[in-house]
Amino acid sequence: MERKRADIIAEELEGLIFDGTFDNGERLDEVQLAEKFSVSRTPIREALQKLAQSGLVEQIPRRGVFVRQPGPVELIEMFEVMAELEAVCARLSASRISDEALADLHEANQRCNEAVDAQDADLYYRENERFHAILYRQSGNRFLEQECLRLHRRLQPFRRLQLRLRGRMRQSMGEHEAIVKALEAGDGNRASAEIRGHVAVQGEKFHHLIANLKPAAE
Amino acid sequence: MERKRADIIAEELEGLIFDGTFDNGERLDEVQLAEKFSVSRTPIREALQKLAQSGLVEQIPRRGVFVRQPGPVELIEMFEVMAELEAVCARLSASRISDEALADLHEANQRCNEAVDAQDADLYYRENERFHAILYRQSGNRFLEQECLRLHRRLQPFRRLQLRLRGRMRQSMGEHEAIVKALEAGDGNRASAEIRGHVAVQGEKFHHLIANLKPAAE
DNA sequence: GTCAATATTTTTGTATACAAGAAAACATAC
DNA sequence: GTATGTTTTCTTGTATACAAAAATATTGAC
Repeated sequence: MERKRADIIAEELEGLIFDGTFDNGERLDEVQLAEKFSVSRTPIREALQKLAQSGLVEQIPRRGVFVRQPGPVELIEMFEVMAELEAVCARLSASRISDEALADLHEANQRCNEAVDAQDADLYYRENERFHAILYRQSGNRFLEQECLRLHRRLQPFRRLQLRLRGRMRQSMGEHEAIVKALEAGDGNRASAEIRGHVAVQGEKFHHLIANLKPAAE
Repeated sequence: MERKRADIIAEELEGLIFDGTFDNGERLDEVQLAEKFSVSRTPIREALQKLAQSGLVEQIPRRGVFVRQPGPVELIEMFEVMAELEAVCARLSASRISDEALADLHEANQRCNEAVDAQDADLYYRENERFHAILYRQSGNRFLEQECLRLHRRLQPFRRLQLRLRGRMRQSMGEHEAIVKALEAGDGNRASAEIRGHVAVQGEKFHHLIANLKPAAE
């Protein structure tokens, strides 16, 4: 499955927006980017449209595209929606989840623990993602799964930032355990509540993080 | 806010896919479409990419784009997610909803009733949409609101089809009433449950509809 | 010097031209 | 007749060229 340049560029640009290379509100110049990537404007435009669709940039007709970093309010909102979607996953999972999936969840958690011990943020991050992905899949609703993955992906950089907080990884682990326990007990409502808290707290933490750390804001 | 041709074409194509002009799995030929719309391939490609992003067509690299009508299973799944999202809206609304918004909901319902009496499906449809839009807005979460509107829009043609069922409009009205009552009582859980049923039933009805009626599709 | 109107430049949107990969057609071997 | 390998055609992806709109600069009036 060969991908086209435009797709690769879209990913690259996504990364550049996430890591803050492009400031909020900054205009992305097509010809500049074309030079930068040594391609013509065509694949650049394709990539930009893709980013516009996923909400990372705003495209104003005949004016250009501008990076659009979500503000604190929107971030909280997004985490809230993420929390609710995952809560739905948990509730749906509770009755249908397989023993195998439960074992996978345990395993992911196990590796998360090891990552915390080893201070390996990358590993933690990967296994945490796996944990959540399993949950999405176990909802039994493929469409829901897709939507969850989409939003999860979008929140990725912010979650990552937030994980740097002292002790957050350890705390997060405990929450995971509680979720799995509830699922094992087949208690959808409890699992749902646990995960809602688990995700929503991330938004709040992030909020505090930037509130304290960011005197200069837009 | 002048729009570009590509956006207009995207909308047109969307309509053509919805109304079944293009069969499922059919390949959309760029040059054919370019001729049909009397433009070059460039805006056509833009439009197709947009459709691909919203899931109406599947784009296979170097092969082309193919219309991708959701099957019965996926439709049910989508309605289930819609139901859950709206349930979240209702729950969040319950505590924060304004009297004004409640009045608007009543008004929309009133007009829905009139539409049912007048057998005016279009009017019913419009007011029904307004009812749901108010709910989304009253969640107080703009991101959630956007996501709801997006999915609502995507399900639009199927909902419409389903409304043709005998007595469904009338029944739907009653469900709306129950939702508003729960909101007035500030009972988020009840409102949530009511609307979850209200939306989810649409998916099921649709399922039955096509299951019984499907030998000849339109 | 400020403001407004016009001219210039820049930038987006669209058309066309070209390149490369995939599908189809054809030919040859068995 | 079928299967395989080659050639041709067709289609997508990218580059370039052009058109139109917006931004910027320039000129002139006051």
